[in-house]
Amino acid sequence: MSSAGAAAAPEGPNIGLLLYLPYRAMENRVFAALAAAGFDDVTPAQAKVFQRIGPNGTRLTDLAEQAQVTKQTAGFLVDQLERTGYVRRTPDPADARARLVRIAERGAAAQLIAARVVAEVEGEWTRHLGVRRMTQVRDALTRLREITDPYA
Amino acid sequence: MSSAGAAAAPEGPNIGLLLYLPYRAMENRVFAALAAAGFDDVTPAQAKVFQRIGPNGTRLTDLAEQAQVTKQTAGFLVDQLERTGYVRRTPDPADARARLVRIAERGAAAQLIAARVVAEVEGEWTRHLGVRRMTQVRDALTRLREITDPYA
DNA sequence: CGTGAGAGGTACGATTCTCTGACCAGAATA
DNA sequence: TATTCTGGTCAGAGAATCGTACCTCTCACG
Repeated sequence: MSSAGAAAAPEGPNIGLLLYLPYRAMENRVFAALAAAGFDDVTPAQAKVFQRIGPNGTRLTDLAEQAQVTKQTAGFLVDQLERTGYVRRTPDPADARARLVRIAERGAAAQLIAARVVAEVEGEWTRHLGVRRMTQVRDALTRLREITDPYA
Repeated sequence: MSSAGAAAAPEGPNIGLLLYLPYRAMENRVFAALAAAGFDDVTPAQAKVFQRIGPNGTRLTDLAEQAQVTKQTAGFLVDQLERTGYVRRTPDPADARARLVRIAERGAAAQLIAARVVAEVEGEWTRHLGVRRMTQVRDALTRLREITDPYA
């Protein structure tokens, strides 16, 4: 292997694609399971925002930033999630201008299903790669987050 | 921690998110570089299709399938890529109904820029993780492709 | 205090992306 | 050759996203 500087050997497919494919596979599985469980009205766009809601609620602006969409888009999606009962908006006690988006009952139920499927798929991957390799991937990706996730 | 399918420990954040974050970071970098180099008229949706064009051209139907969009959507995006000079449609000698979508000069130029940035970012990641870890990730992801990419 | 700059959100309109349904032409097969 | 399948397009509708503009509330500072 040559030096790491900028002369990384471009062997094999694009690392971006290699990351994307399993990500997409996971997403597909989760959506399929959600739909099968009756949560068939969530869209990928909504999920992108929903996923970022913290346990104590998150402000719209923060959701927008983390999901990399505009405030308007985030607002649009939260509106839908609210109408379909997945989230709730509550006043932010710390700032009268702001409101906290929180996960509602239905949202929590969906989240549970999703978590189960994620664990299941992760199990499949672990069986395919072996525990050792799987752990390595998780560790490496966690570290990579330090330089790829501005909100880590 | 309760068992789940194969008793995978769900510690840390969702593996899906861990895959997604670096993927998105890479994508952002590539688009920024392309825009800076004058290729500011490519959209993410177009790229999703463009990326799947093989060296000898690829049929619309295949592009659609791999990008997981309908034929109509793929056609719509290829139309745009064609208008902006990134691709070309040529008759498929093997089937008079079909046409092969091929990368045109401008597309190849953009691809070159993209490849450079990918290598650059990969270099940064390697510096952060170390060569050993980076290799492990690449290997593991390549293997994972076997069970997550139906077109591998 | 009062005031101005900035932050959290919403409203409106325009694009872009995507899908469904209907359809046509060439290929494959009985 | 009649039937069916495959590659692809057309038309219309719905979803997602953005840019611009605007309102309200907060906070730092004089």
